[in-house]
Amino acid sequence: MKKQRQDRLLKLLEQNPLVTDEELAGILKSSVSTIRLDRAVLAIPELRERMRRMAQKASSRLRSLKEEEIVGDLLELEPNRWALSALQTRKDMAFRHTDALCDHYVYAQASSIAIAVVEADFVMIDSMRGQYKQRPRIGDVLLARAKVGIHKEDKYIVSVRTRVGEKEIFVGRFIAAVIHSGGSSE
Amino acid sequence: MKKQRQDRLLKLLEQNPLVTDEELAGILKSSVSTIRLDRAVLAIPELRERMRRMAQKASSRLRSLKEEEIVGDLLELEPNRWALSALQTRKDMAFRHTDALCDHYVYAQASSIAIAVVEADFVMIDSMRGQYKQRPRIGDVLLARAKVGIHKEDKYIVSVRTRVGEKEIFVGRFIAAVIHSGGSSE
DNA sequence: CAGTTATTAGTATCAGGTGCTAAACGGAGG
DNA sequence: CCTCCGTTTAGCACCTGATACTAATAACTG
Repeated sequence: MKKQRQDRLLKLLEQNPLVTDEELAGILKSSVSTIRLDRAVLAIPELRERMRRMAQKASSRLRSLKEEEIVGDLLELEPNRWALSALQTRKDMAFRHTDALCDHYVYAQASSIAIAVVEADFVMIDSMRGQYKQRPRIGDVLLARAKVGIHKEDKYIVSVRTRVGEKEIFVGRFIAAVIHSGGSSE
Repeated sequence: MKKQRQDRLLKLLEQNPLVTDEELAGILKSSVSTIRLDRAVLAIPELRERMRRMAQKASSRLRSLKEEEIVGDLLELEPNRWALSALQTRKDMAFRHTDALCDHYVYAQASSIAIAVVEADFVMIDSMRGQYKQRPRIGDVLLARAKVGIHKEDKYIVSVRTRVGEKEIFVGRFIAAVIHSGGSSE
């Protein structure tokens, strides 16, 4: 049947966009013409166009994947006082194949903002404790707010609360340490 | 001069690998033939090959980011008792441009193994506390060992210790909850 | 059975190349 | 001056993974 084939086509290309029409024809046991026709109907661009787009995305976005998307966008920051960050969750952050978010993304956002809120070049987390309240769903935008509490010498206590709308997701407390680069590292 | 042109060629392609020979010829004010010759000498692959590589890197990295590389490989597992996982750290896991590992990778591995060690389909972290001991370096292989402690009903206490060789990196304690899929999710 | 839709084959064409050959340029040495 | 040699360029045949189009065939539907 036509629809089944087109569904399979979509799934195949989602899994691996770098397949030629010929290969697809082989997998779906139909002719190259049919594949092309299906692609035209489904508005799927040709292999080269798909490659081009991925490559472009890669060059522009892979760089930012490091310290933006995983970690959230810093919305507001008042150093050594408080900060606010937003994390748009995506389907690839899901726990297995559910629509529940992996807890380590919540943690990553929280820990990152805890580090960001402390005004120093090199800050690392010493220890933490936290509690997950309600489970965020894929697609939710996580808003994390960090507040700096008391600090002694180079240790700062930072509280982080993460919400989705009115829903409380995570509450945690981090001890962030300022590392003075006297010794190693660049 | 020949060398200057080839240097410029390399720089141009580093900045933007998605340029055709024709465009390069225009920029460098020489013929397409010359560009091809230079590329051959410098062992620079053609546009399509460059695109293909970037796209592959993008897709392989995006896919593996999910539940393999971030989270480590499960080496041994005795359900509801203990488990061992290894995480090979890469330069893109670094904190800014240093050779220190971001703490959330350590956390992700620890939390993942804590979830994996509990024998149930759907397990999530309820709360955690932990302490980072020494800082791992990029390239280190993190070995995380999880031990299941006491459990009441659906809550399991899981201790995780992460090491690099003899060096202790992280010690933590997670409370993992088994979620009975009565209600939502697949 | 005809009529319609779905599938396939086949041809010409395109972009962005490779690989090869041949020609033109351009400066140094005899 | 010409000759030699490295450099640059032009031209052509060919490749892949497509597009666009036509025509033929297969498969159902009433």
